[in-house]
Amino acid sequence: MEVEATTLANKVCDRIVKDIITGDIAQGQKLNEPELARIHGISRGPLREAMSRIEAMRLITRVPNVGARVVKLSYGELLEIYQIRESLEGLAARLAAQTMSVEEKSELRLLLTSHHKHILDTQGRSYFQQEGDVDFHYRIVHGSKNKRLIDMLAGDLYQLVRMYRYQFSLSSNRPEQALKEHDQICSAIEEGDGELAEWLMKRHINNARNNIMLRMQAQSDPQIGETP
Amino acid sequence: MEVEATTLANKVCDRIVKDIITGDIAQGQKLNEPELARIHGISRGPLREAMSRIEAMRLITRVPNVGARVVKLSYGELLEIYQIRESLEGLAARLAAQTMSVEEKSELRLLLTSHHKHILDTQGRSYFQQEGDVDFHYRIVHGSKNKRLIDMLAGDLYQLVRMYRYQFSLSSNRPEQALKEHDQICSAIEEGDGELAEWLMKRHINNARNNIMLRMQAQSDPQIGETP
DNA sequence: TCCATACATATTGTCTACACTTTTTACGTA
DNA sequence: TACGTAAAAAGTGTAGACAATATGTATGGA
Repeated sequence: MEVEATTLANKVCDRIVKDIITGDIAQGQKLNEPELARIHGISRGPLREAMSRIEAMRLITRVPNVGARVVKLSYGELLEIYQIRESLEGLAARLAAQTMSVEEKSELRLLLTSHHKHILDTQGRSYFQQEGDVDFHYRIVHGSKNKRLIDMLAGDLYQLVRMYRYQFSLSSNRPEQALKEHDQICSAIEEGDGELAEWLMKRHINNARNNIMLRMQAQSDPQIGETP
Repeated sequence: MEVEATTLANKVCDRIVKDIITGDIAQGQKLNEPELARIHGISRGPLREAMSRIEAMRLITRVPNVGARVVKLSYGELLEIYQIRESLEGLAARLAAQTMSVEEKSELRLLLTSHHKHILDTQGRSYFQQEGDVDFHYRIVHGSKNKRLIDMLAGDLYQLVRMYRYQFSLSSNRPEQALKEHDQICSAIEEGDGELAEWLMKRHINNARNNIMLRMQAQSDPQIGETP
């Protein structure tokens, strides 16, 4: 068994990203280098490399000679992200329909049946639907075979989506409906109908966005920003 | 006049990115840290921070304990990039049509007339059309007001596009046609017709892609990769 | 009381030195 | 000659110290 070679900077980068996504490091919080280095048991050199990467994925913002802060999530930015996802994942679905292998397609279908089973088991109040949703989208994105598209969607953008899900508790409250839409998309992909798959995926993400908007407006004033 | 505060890592990052884009640092070339540090007159600390960021924008790839190499451009990846641009810039055009201010729209129109003049002056063999094209797209992207979209398109992705343009000499050989398409897009934006603007932009980028494909196939075997 | 200035502290930016890994070179053996 | 092994060199990863900048605090004057 080969132990994957890596660096302290890599490991600490992953850990900090995780902490930011889960909210263990709060929005807008200042990142103190000596403190962070001490916490993770490394020196400031590799830590700063890690921070450079985290900055590049736009989870923190840095001001020269001042320091780094975790970004603040906002309602507006969430909508921006969904606009982009609609566009890019639509593309991914079209490409997936054209290029996914038979094996990949049948695995996708299997994934859906397991989701269906899970929803029945949990009577619809499926917490895991959230991760299942990620799974489904993740597979389609990879099925597109477009490396750069995969990097963009499965990389930085999904980290952000996960961050919002964690910190705004955005798990789906309509698992049956989402599953039905997934099923339609899967069928289109199985039939190699790229155009339809794209259209369905866009509508699916648009529905999800509208759903989120409604729920956020319901919370009279969403718990966003305003941490001075 | 305020001198923008910055760090050595930032400055050197920009310089190295530029060198990679122009080809002064060749595709696939190994980056030697002590040598690079000496060239730019800094120590390895800030240099490595710069490299972390350049890695994040996927202009170099790094292997732990081995080193960093400049990525290799490929025909396939160029097509991937154009697929993504078609999707995202289509979105940008739609948003721009909906949100650009009157001033922005008239500036966009002014830009086009100056391009038109320039093409007439240079009898169509417009070298600068290339940069003008970038300008036009750049403005629309910014007109979308979607910050993340702007970051994605005007940031890493355009660096890549510029790299291909430099190293494959991909300046447009159809400036009049491109200008006409720009004009159509501009009109749609002026009228606030987002759907049409999106459709036109997608076709425009698709045309550009087809044009590039033809020219690359013309070069019996494109001067791509194969630098061992 | 309020503001401005100067000092003290904390934090970031950078450099140098050292440890560890990989690659290259030299050598000996089949 | 070809191959494998071991030493040497080069290169990357990390730590700690120093320099430069920003922030906070205290003091003095209006």
